[in-house]
Amino acid sequence: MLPELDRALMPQERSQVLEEMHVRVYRKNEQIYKEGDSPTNMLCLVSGKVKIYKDGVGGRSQIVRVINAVECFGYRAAFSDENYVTAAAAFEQSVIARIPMRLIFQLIRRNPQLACFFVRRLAIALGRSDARTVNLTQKHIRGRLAESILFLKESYGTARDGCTLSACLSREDMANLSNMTTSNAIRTLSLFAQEKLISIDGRKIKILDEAALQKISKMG
Amino acid sequence: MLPELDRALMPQERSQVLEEMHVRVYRKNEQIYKEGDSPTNMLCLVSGKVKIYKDGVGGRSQIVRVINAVECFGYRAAFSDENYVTAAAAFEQSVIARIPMRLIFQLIRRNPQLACFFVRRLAIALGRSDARTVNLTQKHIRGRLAESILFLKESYGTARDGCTLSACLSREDMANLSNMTTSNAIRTLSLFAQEKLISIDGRKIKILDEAALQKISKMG
DNA sequence: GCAAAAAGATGTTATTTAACACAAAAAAGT
DNA sequence: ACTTTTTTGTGTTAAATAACATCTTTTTGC
Repeated sequence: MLPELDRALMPQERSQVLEEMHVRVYRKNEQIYKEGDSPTNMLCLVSGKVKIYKDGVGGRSQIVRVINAVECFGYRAAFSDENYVTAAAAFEQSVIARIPMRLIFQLIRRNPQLACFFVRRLAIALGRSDARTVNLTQKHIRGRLAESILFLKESYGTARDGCTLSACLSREDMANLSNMTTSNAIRTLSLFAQEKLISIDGRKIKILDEAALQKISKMG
Repeated sequence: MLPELDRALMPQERSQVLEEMHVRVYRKNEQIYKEGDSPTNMLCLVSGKVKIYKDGVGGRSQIVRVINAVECFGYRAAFSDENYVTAAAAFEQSVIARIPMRLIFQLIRRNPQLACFFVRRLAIALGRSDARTVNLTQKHIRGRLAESILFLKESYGTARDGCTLSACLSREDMANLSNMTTSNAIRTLSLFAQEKLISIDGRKIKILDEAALQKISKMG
């Protein structure tokens, strides 16, 4: 059920986790936690898609990370002994398991493999976050949007055709992922479609010329 | 010598670390590692000040993190099994110890406390990185620069007077910390000085009105 | 101590992007 | 089915910031 985490657990630990775990379905757009909440549970996305975001200046929101099944999230704040500094919400209907952080702390103290699991996850997330900081600050609108499209392909994959993104975000979410206004996300997506880099059917985005998108993303 | 790390080590482990540790002095502005290097050693800043940065589009560089003594760094990439995606350089003359990651990996497998040390450090860094992403993307120039000044105070502290920053960065570094051009960093610092928020003496920055800076930083 | 190089300062222009306004289309609720 | 609300699309204007040019000051290397 949680393959990656599972591998780090002893059979007895696993049953402890299963015993204390609670599963719940979240509706599309439903908030999972918000800034300031106390991180008493670690979350594990069993199915669906989730965004981690931060509300910034003037109601503008920035998506800092996206979660794909099956992946754990919502544990960072607990490990640094803070309340959440981000919020999480479901892009689409999602099934989420909650495991008390209390239990995680207890297990981690005895099981270095489990600790290493978190070290690795955090190290990967930090590397991505740093890369993201630079991409969002230094690239121009077209570069940022191109990157977001490629990012969604990498994070959530595509339909069987290999080029239609599995993730169907609103224009607003596309904007919040790419650090731009909704108007500019709409406009630039239209431009990309005009230039035959992508095709758009409502929220469905199909990548037509990945090489060109990559070039735009790289150049800024 | 490395108090935070030390606490997590058994006496025997400590002597192992000391045995395999090498210390070296870096000159001001000297590069410690660069993007693409293999992270074979963890680094520990014994004294001095270090910046972690990323080279972005068109030669522009972004400082993503700063290191103060005594603090470990340069281990993230090793934990996520990548080469460095950032570079590190000394703001000023710095004494740095290197400890083979091979040894760290070995110790961590047996010592959950050491693993927890890294979990905590990474969790803190990730939270800051996410916050930084939003601050750098959503705030205006004045907000970003005000924040950087406060960030330097928090990271490196002040002289005995309580308001002159210990860190003396070039205008270019101030710009790279604040995501703006050098010209704009210079200009905005002058404006802040004119407004009596700070006073400037070469690279020495003295905070005169912290409350106002905080307000500017918050408002964007 | 002097030449060369680097860093700092300041004004001007051009570009990028946000903000705003409004219309059309789609989705949701009743 | 019909109203209301939300989302999407497009054009216009205003604001923020980068780019550039030039000059001064400071630092560095010899």
